[in-house]
Amino acid sequence: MSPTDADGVSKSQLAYGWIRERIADGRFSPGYRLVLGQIAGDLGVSAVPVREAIRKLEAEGLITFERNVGAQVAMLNAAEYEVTMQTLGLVEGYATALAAPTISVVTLRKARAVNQAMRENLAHFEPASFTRLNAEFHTLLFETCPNSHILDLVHRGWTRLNALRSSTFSFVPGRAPDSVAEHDALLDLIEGGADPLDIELCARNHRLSTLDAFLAHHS
Amino acid sequence: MSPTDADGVSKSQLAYGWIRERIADGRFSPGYRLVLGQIAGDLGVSAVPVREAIRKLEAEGLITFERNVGAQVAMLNAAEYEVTMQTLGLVEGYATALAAPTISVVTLRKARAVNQAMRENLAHFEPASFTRLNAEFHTLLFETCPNSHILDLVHRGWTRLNALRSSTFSFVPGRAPDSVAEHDALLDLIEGGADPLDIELCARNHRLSTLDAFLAHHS
DNA sequence: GTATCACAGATCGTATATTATCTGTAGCTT
DNA sequence: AAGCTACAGATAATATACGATCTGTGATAC
Repeated sequence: MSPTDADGVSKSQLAYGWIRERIADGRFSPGYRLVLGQIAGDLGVSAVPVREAIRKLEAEGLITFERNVGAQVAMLNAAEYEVTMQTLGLVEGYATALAAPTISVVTLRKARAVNQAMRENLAHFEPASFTRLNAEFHTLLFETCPNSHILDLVHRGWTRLNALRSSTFSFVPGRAPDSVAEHDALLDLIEGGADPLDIELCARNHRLSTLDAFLAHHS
Repeated sequence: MSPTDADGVSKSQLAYGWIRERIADGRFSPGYRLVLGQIAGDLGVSAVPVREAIRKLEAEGLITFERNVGAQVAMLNAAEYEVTMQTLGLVEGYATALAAPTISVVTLRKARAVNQAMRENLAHFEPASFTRLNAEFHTLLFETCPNSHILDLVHRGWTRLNALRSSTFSFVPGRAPDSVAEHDALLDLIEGGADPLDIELCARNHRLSTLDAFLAHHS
């Protein structure tokens, strides 16, 4: 067989995407044990590319790996949730501030609409769609950030949170309305051409508030 | 041969450290082409672990990789230098602010001594020792940062800068004295128990000023 | 009954061999 | 002379094979 599939994607990348997808949608839930040979068999490739994919996922923090033992999908305990949220608050806040001056009117209007949808969701709260809208909202705000490194760090943080948080870390009762209100405040700052530092801190505190709510709820 | 050396280090890790060391000390300078088989031969191992090491270094941004072509030590052009410095300013500033409340009197005194040595170096400027002292100074300040993710990002930024900056990006004339003065200001803030945000912005701006000096010098 | 040891199965780690792809060069065509 | 094609060498990508290490189980000694 050829070392590439029809799309010119290497088998390492194929395996990487295959595993990542399964972690993201929950088919491989936190703690699930990834066995090299088994995955290789399911994918119809040998162990070497799978091994490489696992190493890459390890570097991203999506899986943990122990020598001569194997890999398993990482689990996000409270302490790791805290450092992840803190880090994401830092980079996301900065990314939002850097992107703010270049954000278009259309994007801003779209963000307002998304936040309005989140507000309407509050009446009959649906976690899944609320989470999806929330991701869409923030992505709109920081996606034009000109610093590719920071943007990459933001994406990694989001992936880690979305893929690995179990039901334990999902939602704190009563936090959602505050979150929606904070979104409006953030949009006002951006629209008003506020000081980048104010925008950064607003976006950062928005996430840190979610973290605080979680810590207060679980103590 | 056994799959581990005497210290229980896998050959992937061995190759990783071997290559990384050579990039760090300049034996493999930016643009140097890394040939799998050649490195494997020099190390006395097969190509598979070397390949893995290269992939890990790629994830860290120390080397670039092109499918079916190979790897070479990354080159830091002006644009990449800018985003790297900006990102490092962000995470290093935050790390310093988070570490500030837990910093010991001994460490603070040591940092003052290091900065004094830097000041004395200014008379007969020696780039190599100045750079070393500068790294020591900042490491003292952020090393107790409790957020491991952020600390890791700081280390990656430093590695990338130290390993990949060619002579082009080394020093801007006249910047060093300002840098030393800014160090004192930062120490004063930390010692005085200032607001963490002030410490963060002081440390961040310290690095951004170096970036600005570079950009102004090369325009 | 508990602890220790030996063994077998499972799984990872690496070496070797094979295949696919790229790059550059020489020769041919126009 | 310029551009295209075919080929050869180099190199990466993967498969396969083998060896090393871990984990759990069951037997044995106390």
